[in-house]
Amino acid sequence: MNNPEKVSKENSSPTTESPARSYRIADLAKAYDITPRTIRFYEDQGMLAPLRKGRQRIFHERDHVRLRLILRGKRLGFSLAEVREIIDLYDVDAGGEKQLVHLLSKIDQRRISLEQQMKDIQDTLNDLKGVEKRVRKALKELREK
Amino acid sequence: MNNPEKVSKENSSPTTESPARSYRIADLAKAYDITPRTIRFYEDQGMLAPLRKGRQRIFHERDHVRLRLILRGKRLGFSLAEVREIIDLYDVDAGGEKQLVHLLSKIDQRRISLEQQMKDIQDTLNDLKGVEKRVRKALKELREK
DNA sequence: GTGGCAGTTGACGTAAACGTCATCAGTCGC
DNA sequence: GCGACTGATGACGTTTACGTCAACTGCCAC
Repeated sequence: MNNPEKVSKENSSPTTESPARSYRIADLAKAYDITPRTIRFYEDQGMLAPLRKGRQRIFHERDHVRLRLILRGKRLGFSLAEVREIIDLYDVDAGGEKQLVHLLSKIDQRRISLEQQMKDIQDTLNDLKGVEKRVRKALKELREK
Repeated sequence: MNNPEKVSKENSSPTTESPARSYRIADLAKAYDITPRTIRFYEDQGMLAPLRKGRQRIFHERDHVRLRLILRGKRLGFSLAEVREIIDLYDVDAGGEKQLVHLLSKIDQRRISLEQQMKDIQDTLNDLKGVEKRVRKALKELREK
């Protein structure tokens, strides 16, 4: 019985550029430096939906994509609920006209909030620049004496 | 007894451009749309240090500044611990040479993390742009039929 | 067939950032 | 002098985002 549904081992070989590679939970965990617990938690929250082989989860490329979106959202300081909202924005398919219009306004809100964040970052970077200047000056004076 | 230490009322008059205006907790709360509880909590965490008149807190301009820094940090998704770290960066005065050098590296770390966030935002904005395009296209097709 | 893993589920624990009382103190207008 | 506010101070509750067991399962090597 030559089973075509490989899950690990040979599949993790770097030479196999097979279509639809699959990954175990530990693979994802290592790849993104999070714990399996976290991944399961995200699934619980409906943010990931890996396939199953029996009870075991099998992940594919789309799970990677999702996970990267989630982690990016987290780096931006969004709650998981917000991250989910953002990810949901990507599912354009779900639409009658009313839905689509509503989606547009959601997108706009998100954009506005992101632009505010950009501004906050710029301001903070500017502040830091000023602080650094003062620090360097203090250092210089301290060394000259 | 004409008490010069006004705390509220006349002091909140828009005409008095007195030096060192003072504010009550509710003033701050309203100004930044947070609750008094939150302000007290921040004080508990050593992030604010208002003066006291008896038991009552009296806030001044520097508390405003602090609070704005805190809230900006929060908008950027930092934990209060991180916010405190950032704010502490601003206190250049506390330095022997070693401290100052260490401060510089802290500043640099912070800058790197902020730049990563910038990139994340750019990427997300780009994604949203793509999504919007698809939504508009879907809308158009839906209306033409 | 028996360790030894990797993984699963379920339950409980925890840190952060406040919210929500309950109780008490100070002050102001009348 | 007395409500009506505004504020202070605990103390406990709540939500989020996982961590940490404990008990079980499937599979693989020997």
